[in-house]
Amino acid sequence: MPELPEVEQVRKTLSPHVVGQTIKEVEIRLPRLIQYPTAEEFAGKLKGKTIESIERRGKYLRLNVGKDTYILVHLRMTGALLAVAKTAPEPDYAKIRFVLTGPEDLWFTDIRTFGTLYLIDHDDKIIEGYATLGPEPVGKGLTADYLEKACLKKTGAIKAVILDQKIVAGLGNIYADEALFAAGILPTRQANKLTKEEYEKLVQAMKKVIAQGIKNHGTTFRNYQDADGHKGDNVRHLMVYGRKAEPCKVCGTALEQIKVAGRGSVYCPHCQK
DNA sequence: ACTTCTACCTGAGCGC
DNA sequence: TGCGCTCAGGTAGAAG
Repeated sequence: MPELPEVEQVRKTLSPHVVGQTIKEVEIRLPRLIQYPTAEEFAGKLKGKTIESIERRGKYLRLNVGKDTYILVHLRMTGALLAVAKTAPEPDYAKIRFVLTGPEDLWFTDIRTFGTLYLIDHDDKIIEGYATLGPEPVGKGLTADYLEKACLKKTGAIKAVILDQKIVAGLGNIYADEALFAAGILPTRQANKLTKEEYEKLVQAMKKVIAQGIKNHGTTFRNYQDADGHKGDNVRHLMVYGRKAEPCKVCGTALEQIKVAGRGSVYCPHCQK
């Protein structure tokens, strides 16, 4: 499931294949994935446009195709962007094909078809989820003071807060569980009742697990692959996610799984307080 | 204005 | 072998 490190890895691996390429045609096999404008307009307006650069913000990819014109892509759970040689067989679960001028085409594939694509032209449409993103975890915006203020009125679980993209951009279930373990904080703790020291620890932990995920080319748990079709290495560094009932790598206690904020959450009952 | 729940989907893994 | 069930989870939007 692509979270920030996986999306960043896609950005890095995709860029050399498609930046500078011009879109000759867009073939849309599942129109509902195009959230804005209509599938016809999306394909029509992109014809002849050149992909100038790719940026990432939170879990969104932004493919710039002109001044203030860009394709916004959210991979959700199983979406992928792949650069594939025109001579090679088409990828599994192919949903959208961007026919490029070069020897490869850009494919959007998706097993569960939750992915979303938009074509934004001079702010003609505000994408709420994109416009309201909080600070990047690896960056100056995320500080202990900031997190403490954001939690001031939050009486729900701390895990729900760090999963909220408006508060911090890019964490999903895997990195949220990993950050809470690294900080020694239970996912169920009431968000506004952490100590100053715990906000500090949690901020440092979020930065650490995200940076480590990026360094290891992302975490492949089930389906995630980068633009070259490669899986991420970070799964072997996971301390808790996907390790229910296995021994804690620090203290040996059996890890437990509960539901917090509607998500499966694995934690160490000994290391996390 | 907050929190929690549900819908959206398909494939993997399980018990029978 | 194959059926039916549960689970996986990011986000929008509904419900509480």
